Order: sequence, then structure tokens, then C-alpha cells
Amino acid sequence: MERYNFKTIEEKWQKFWEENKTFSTKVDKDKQKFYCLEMFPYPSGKIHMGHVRNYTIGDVLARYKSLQGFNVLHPMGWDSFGMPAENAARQNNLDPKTWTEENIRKMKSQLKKLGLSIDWDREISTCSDEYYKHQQKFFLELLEKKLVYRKENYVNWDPVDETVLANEQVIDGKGWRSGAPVERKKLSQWFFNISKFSQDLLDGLDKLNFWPNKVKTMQKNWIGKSFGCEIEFKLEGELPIKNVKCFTTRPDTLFGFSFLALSIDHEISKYYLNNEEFLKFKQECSKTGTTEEAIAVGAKIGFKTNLVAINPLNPEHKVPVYFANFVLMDYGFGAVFGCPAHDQRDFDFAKKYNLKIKTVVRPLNENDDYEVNNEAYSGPGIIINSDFLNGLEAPSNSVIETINILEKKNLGKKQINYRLKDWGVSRQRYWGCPIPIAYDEKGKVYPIPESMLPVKLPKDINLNVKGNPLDTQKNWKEIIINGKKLTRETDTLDTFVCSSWYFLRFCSPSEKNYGFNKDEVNYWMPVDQYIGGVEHAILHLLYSRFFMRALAHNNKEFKLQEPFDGLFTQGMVCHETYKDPNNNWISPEEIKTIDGKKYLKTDKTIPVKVGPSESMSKSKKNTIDPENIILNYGADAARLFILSDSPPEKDVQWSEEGIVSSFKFIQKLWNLNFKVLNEIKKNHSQDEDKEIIKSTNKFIKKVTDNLENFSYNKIIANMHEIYTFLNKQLDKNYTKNTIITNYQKILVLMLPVLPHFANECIETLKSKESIIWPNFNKDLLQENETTIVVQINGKKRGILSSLKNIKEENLMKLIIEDEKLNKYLVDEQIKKKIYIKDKLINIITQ
RNA sequence: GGGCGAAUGGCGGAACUGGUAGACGCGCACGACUCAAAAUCGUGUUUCGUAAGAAGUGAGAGUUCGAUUCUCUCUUCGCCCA
Repeated sequence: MERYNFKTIEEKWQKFWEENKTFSTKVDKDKQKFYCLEMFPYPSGKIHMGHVRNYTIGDVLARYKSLQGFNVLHPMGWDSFGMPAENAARQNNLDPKTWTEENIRKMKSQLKKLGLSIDWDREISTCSDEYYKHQQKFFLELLEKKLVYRKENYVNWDPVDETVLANEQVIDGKGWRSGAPVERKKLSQWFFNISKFSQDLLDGLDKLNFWPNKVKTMQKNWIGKSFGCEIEFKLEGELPIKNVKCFTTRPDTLFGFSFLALSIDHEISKYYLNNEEFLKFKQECSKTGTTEEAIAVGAKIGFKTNLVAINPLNPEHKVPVYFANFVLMDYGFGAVFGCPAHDQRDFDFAKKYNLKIKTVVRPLNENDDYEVNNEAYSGPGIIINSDFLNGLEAPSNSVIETINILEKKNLGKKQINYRLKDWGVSRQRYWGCPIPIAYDEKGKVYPIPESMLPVKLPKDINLNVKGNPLDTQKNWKEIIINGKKLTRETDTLDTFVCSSWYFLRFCSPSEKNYGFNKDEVNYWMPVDQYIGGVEHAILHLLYSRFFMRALAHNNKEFKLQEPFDGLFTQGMVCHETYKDPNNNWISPEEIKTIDGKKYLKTDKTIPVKVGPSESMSKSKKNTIDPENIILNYGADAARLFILSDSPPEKDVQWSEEGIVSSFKFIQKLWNLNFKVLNEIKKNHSQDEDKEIIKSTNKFIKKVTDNLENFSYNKIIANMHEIYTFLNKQLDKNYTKNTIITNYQKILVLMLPVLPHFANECIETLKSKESIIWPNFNKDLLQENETTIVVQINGKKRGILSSLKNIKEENLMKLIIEDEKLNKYLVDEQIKKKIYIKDKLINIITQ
């Protein structure tokens, strides 16, 4: 026996693949294609275990499909624009480009050490102008199609850093860096008209049969289609505006109307701009963040106007009009009617300002004198206190009925509303794709002509400035187009734009004239299997789906709607957490295990508190560096373990014991390989080939089924079974040729998971058969013997072996002959027998 | 607060359309090899019970000859949205 030297063998095969361009792919219309894609990484400089898991899962699939004869596209690239580069560059006084490129170089070499079957010739990086110049063209194409527009919108503004913050940079209402309370500020920004496709994006979900339902539900909720009605309210007061439109999903509660609330940006607000109290109120409102959550959690405040709104169903019923901070201008019409009894937010508001609370829906188990007390009732029930609406079932009938009445009286109309808002793509940052636009002094928009693309980012820029660094670049900002002096747009595009079409670029990464080549895209797209984290379930996937529709809009040559045919979302990688006696987090490397208990490495008498297994994060110090794992145990062991313990869609727990056992298993397989090589040298007098043929056939079926169902953890279990079988049975008398062909089939089954190891073993076998995925023979799966479970009164009492297709009478004979079983039957009357052929018999006696 | 999902040995997890619960791995125990240890190999391992046997898939009910699987109620946990 010889030690398996993973280092030289893994290096050998990686070199072989690179030199032979084994994974380089071309369009081949005679072959069926398979596009396998994993979400491309942000080049942080180091791969983490999440990457190892994601890319191993993808690689297993890609290698499997390729062994099956598919023409597999399996590319990799870099989502390389974004804030970490800008932050790191600022800290280390570097250029973001240099920092990013160095990280890409490091990460690429780490990924290569994992032995992934990637076509590196197709590598792309979104921060290269080769990539983003096409994105700028797409932007202009969408502008032409009127799917891009500019409008004023609120942003999260950090008043200290003088910068715009993304929602996730706002922590507890404060800027993540400065700690200053975040304000709302209006800025002119670019928007993609994703809401134009709301219905289409919703409908498309039904056709995505190979997506997890969970993700489809999340997208559905995000699009948030609601059915309701637009109502026009008459206003009394000294303003030229006499009507206000509202959208509501509950027009049936109109008799519980107690106030009308307007957004501070409602057109009516312009009549209050010289009212100091109002301006103060507006100032106050700017202190709440822009997210729906911030508004929901924050205090509800209002400003009372001297206006009065009239209930369209009862002109006698008049209520006050407020401006309120919880009403958003971009939902409905920036106005809501308040019904405190049946909406908690309205209830809180009414309590605060002492407004009337009138109950108009009673729960089904209450009487008509029911009154809402401490909280709003929003459940189903019966309409009460509402004149001609009384007695209707709410909300099922009452909403439709009320809409009918309103429509007949010309007071409102049925309407469908979506929660999905247009996608704001402007970012006030340096490290992103420049928006190819310029303005004159009056702010008129000029697209940058195609001949002047790409708009490249300026080099040697000072990042240590407040606000957007591009704004301070005078030389860069000034531009002359057709003799006209203009100023460039200094905002860059949201990085989600870059990832909304990168899968198209992979199809034709060197196409010069356009973002992709139509023929190649038509061959490869859609992505057959997309694999990534569930955290991208909404935004990235929805944006990509939108981007395909936007490109296909008014386009005869490009008709793709859905980019990802199949989607798989993998779980996270977790690890135990540890704390020292002072409750400081400590990392796994600082720990020594003695007799199964864990102690500090520095002082082996101090015990370590072991916490629950949580997803790996730097803050909890429970990360494991994949580079060390590959160095110590090899890529195949890492791949084997990351797949073995849990189903890929669930979280997996990384453990030292686990990786060690995977490592040992490969060594065992290596020993087995020697045993096989020895065995085939022998001359056998007689043969028992049937057994090995049958078992191999059975394993082929198991592994193939498990691969098809993404049950990769079960494949590892199958590999252990295979090992046990061969190790025990090998010294029987098989013919040389039978061992070679069947053992090679078994090695091919292992190849997707252990590519270096399996290729090495196949090479030592020197078989003449080609390396392809083996098919199983259905006939060989048939057994002529079977085991039948014997139940008496539903309880398992024994198991009998018999030939298949045994008749019930014969089976009963066997049971009566069996002493153990018969003892349950003597002195009993058999009332009923349920016989499931070749499987089970249940005998009922009482 | 709403939506979705999950709960199986000491642990991670198997169980196809309702038909042998606990595959496979980890851990543990015992044995072999060894002067000894590590490594390796072998055997065992749901619980209670010496045994026959009984109980057992978060809790409680229901459907069924038969439920980890289907239905209802509840508990706990996770994720997403708010």
C-alpha cells in the first residue's frame, strides 16, 4: 500500500486540464447544449467556504452532464465593481482597479486549486471597460426604448459624509460609517422602468417549473399585486384643488372613514410652502428613513390642514385632512383614506390625534354591536354600521360590491396596484459603470454618442473627498459633443446592472460590437441550471428577468424572456462558535481538544464555551479558510466533505472530524485501487461475474438518480456502499475483463465529485473503454427473490424470503410453517388479509 | 404582524407514489495488530429490558388493515417580508 499523494496528483491533473484546454467550449449544433452557471463572485481576494460549496455543486453537475455527452458551458467571471474596492482603496491609499485586479489574480488561483471544470477562456470582469462599454450601450438602448428615465427621488443621505447610502448601509437609522442619523434627501436619479413589466414578471413565474417554489413565492410577494379601487374624494377648503384621488384595497370600509392622509410631496403641499409650521413638519419627516420598514417602525406623525374631505358614499360625512409621514408618494396616488378601526397604522394615528374610530366590520363570531377596542381588526367578518353595505361578507364580497356601487355612481373605479417600484440605478460612487449621459446648463439630457463610448472611469483619482469622487474631477466632467460644451453625469450604475446580463456575455465573451452575439446566445441560452445563494432570490434574479424583457422589448432578433430555466439555491456553511471565559469570540485554530473537551490553545487548563453552529462570519470568528484545507487535505477531500453531510439546499456544518474522515476515505479508495490492480493480474479458474455486474448496475442507477435530484449527499453515501461492497467481494473469482469494465464504470461515477482521484485511478487501470457516463440495464435490476414483511394486526412480526410472484395461499403456508409467526395465529380467527404483492402481508385477527 | 419552510438516535442525516424507521457518515464501546501509542482493520451501537418483549419520527387528535409520509390543532426553530 502506498500513501495517496494528493498534492502531486491534483497538480498533475490541473496542469493536464489547463494544457489540453479540456473545458474549453465551442458552439456545436450537432450536440445538445447544457449551460451550467454558478453566481459569479465578488473578488474580495479570498474564497470562502460558501464559494467552495457553490462551485463544487456546480462542478459536479457540469462534469456529470459532460460525461453524459452534453456540450457543457461552464464559465466563471468577476462581479468586480462595488463599494468594498472603493473602501479598501481609500484605506490603503490604492487605486480600486489595482486592488481588484490583484484580488482576482489571487482568487482565480484558489479556484483553480479546487479542480473546477471551468472554461477560463471565457473569463469576464465587470469592471473592465471591455465589459462595461456594452453595458453603456444597453443603457442607451433602453433609453431609446423609453425604459430608462430620470426623476427626483428620495435617498438615504448621510449628512456627515455627505454621501448617499444604500439601504443596507443604514443601521438603526444611522450611517454605517459616520454613525450620524440618516436623513431623507431628494436627488435627481436614473430609473429603469421595471414596473412596466410587473404583470409579465408575475406571469412568467408560472412557467419556471424548475425553480424552488420558495423563490417564486418571494418574487410574487415582492411584486405585490393588489386588487382594489381608485376613489375620488371631494375637498372643502380655500384651495383651487377640489378633488383628491386615493388607492385602496378596502373600499368596503369607507363608512369607517375618519381622516384623509396625504404624502408631504402631494401636489397640495405646494399651497403650504409658506406655512412655517408645515415646513417644520416636513423637516421632521425627513428624519425618517426611506425604507418601508423604517416608516412602519418609526413614529407616525401628521400635520393637520384646514381642509375637509367628504365621504363619497355619504356627503354628510366629513373628515379632516392631514399630511402624514407614513404616506409614500410612489404608492397609489400619495393619498390614503384612514379607517382606524380596521388598519393598525390608521388606528395608531387616530389615537394620537384623537380622531373618531368607527367599527364597520365585525368578526364572524361577534354581534352587530361589536366595537373595536385596543387594536384594529383587519380579519374577515361582516360589514356593520355601513348603511346599504351592511351584512356583506368582508372582504370577499364587500370589496367587489363596493367597487360596483362606486363605479355605477362614477365615484371610483376598479384598479390593480403593484408594490414593485421602478429600479433606481444611480449610485453616487466612483467604482461603478459610468452612466453615458451629459447635460447642458439647463439640465437637458444628451446621450454620449456611440463613437465616444466607452465612457471610461478616470485614473489617479482622489477618493478621500466627501461625496462622489467623480464630482470633483473637472477635467473628466467637462466634455464637448458636436461643438457643445456639456457636463458629464457623475453617477455610476448600481452593480446589480452588471450582474443582470453577465450570463449573456459568457456566451460570446469576445464579441466586439455588441454585448453578445445573437447566434451564440440563441444556442446557449437560457441557462439550464443556475446555482447560488438564496439571498439573491429577489433582487438579482428579478432584475435579470427584467433585463431580458427590456432587451427583448421591440426587438425582432432577441426574444428571450426568462434567463434561468432551472434554479438551485444552496444552503450556508456553518461552524460551531467558541467563546473564552470573558465572552470573547475565539477562532477554531485557537482551540485544543483534549479527551473530547475543548480548551484554549495558549492555556490548556482554560475550557472553551462551545456555542451553537452558525453561518461562518468574520465577526463570530468561526470561519475556516479553504486555502488551508486544500493545502492540508487536498481539493478532492474538501469537495467530498462539503457535499457529504447535508443535502445541498440545506445548511451544512463544517467540522474537523468531517474533513478528516473524507480525507481518510480517499486513502481507503486508493488502497482499494491497488487491490483491484492486483486482482486483475491473477488468473481465475472459475468466475462469479454476475454478482459484480449486477451490483455495479445497481450503483449506477442509485448514483444517477441521486445526481438528477440534487441529492449529492446521498451520492457520497453510495460511494461508501460501493467501497464496502468491493472491498469485501473483490477476492472472489471474477474474470479480469469484468473487473476492469465494471470498476471503470464505478470510477466514472466518482469522477464528478473526485475528479483528480478518479482520473488518476482510471489512468492506472489502462482500460481501452472510453470514459463516459455508464447506463444501467433495467432488466438486471430485477431480482427473482424478494423479502416479504409479515404483519399481524398491523405490527411487524417477521420477514420471509421467497421467490417473486408468490401467491397468497403459498405465502400463508410459509407463515403457518414458521413457528415464530404461527404462534400469533393459533387460536385466532383470521378476519382479513391485505397482501401487497412481493412486499407485505397484513393479517387481521380480531 | 404576514408569508414560506422545518422538527427523525449522542450528532449530521436516509426512508421512491402511505407498506421492514434509523441507509451512509461522525462519535462512542469492544476486539485484532503493537512492548506501547497513533494509524489501520474487524464487530457492535434508537431507548427500556438479562430475556421474551415493549415503546418509539416535536405534542395532541383524525383518516387507514397500516402514517416519518395525508388532514386538523398546538409548540419550538429557521428564512423572507414588514
